[in-house]
Amino acid sequence: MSVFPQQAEVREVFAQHLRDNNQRQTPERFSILDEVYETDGHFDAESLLKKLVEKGVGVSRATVYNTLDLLVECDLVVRHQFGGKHAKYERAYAYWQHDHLICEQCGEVLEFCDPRLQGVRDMVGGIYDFEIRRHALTLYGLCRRCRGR
Amino acid sequence: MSVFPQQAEVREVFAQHLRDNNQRQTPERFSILDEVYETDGHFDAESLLKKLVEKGVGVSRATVYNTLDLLVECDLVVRHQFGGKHAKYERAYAYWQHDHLICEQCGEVLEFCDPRLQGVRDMVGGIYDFEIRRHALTLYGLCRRCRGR
DNA sequence: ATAACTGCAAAACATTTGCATACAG
DNA sequence: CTGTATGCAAATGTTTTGCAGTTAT
Repeated sequence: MSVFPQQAEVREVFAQHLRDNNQRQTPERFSILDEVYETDGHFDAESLLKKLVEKGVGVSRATVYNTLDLLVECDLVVRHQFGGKHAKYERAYAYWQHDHLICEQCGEVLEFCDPRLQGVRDMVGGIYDFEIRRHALTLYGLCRRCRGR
Repeated sequence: MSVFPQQAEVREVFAQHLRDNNQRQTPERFSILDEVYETDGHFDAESLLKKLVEKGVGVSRATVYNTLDLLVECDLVVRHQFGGKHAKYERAYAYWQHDHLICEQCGEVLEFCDPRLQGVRDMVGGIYDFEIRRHALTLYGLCRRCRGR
């Protein structure tokens, strides 16, 4: 019965979203939410399923994918499509908006935040008359170690 | 026998890359290169294959994927992993470095360029001691038309 | 010659779907 | 009760792979 800071808050956000869309509050969905919020950093659907199964929480792959979609809808989770073929997810509530820096050699992922991005969003949105809702910036390069060898 | 501006230049870049890596200059590879450079905007592997087959150029799916990888390696093509599950490609030689603005409702894709990105690359690369080689910025939002309804 | 490339079809992979059963509201 | 959600396994769609035959160098 593990708990994390803000568990109640996050559960309430999810519950509200489900109520708003006439969807059920099932135990599976909350188990998945909890597991996501106990996870630091990026994860993929398969490893999330694996951890749940190992803990003895009976959920199926279909339910994991379905629930991740719901969590993305209500902004409790963000989905990233870095380079590979499978999506990565990350919890998003009360977590700073950030971008990513990836080493193409060793795969290390770092996070950063640059205020100029807000300026870019505002300006580009203004020019093309778009209402910008989110963005994804990923910088690819070589870290110090990999550059060494 | 269609030709596009810079065909000779682009073919030579590819030929050089193949020579450098002891790889063969096959007619299939150059047919694919030509087709890529006759295509404006984004495309995926399957539609490229379809166009080649329709033109009577005998290439297989495997060869299309293999060749696209080679073209990405020598920077003649960039691969994008927007939202969906399949990769999009785009020719890159003598084409401005740009980023993308996508309407989440209708899927429209616009291109833009903001010089501040260079500042972000330089600063973040400096702070984390990374040699930044490329970046991908995508802004998601609602275009004027979709916002209207 | 001979190592690399091609085409084909099968395999692999993440993700989605169909359907019978279970359960939240 | 009743419509949704679940679990399972089969289906999907994209990309990769193995192999026998072909070809550039």
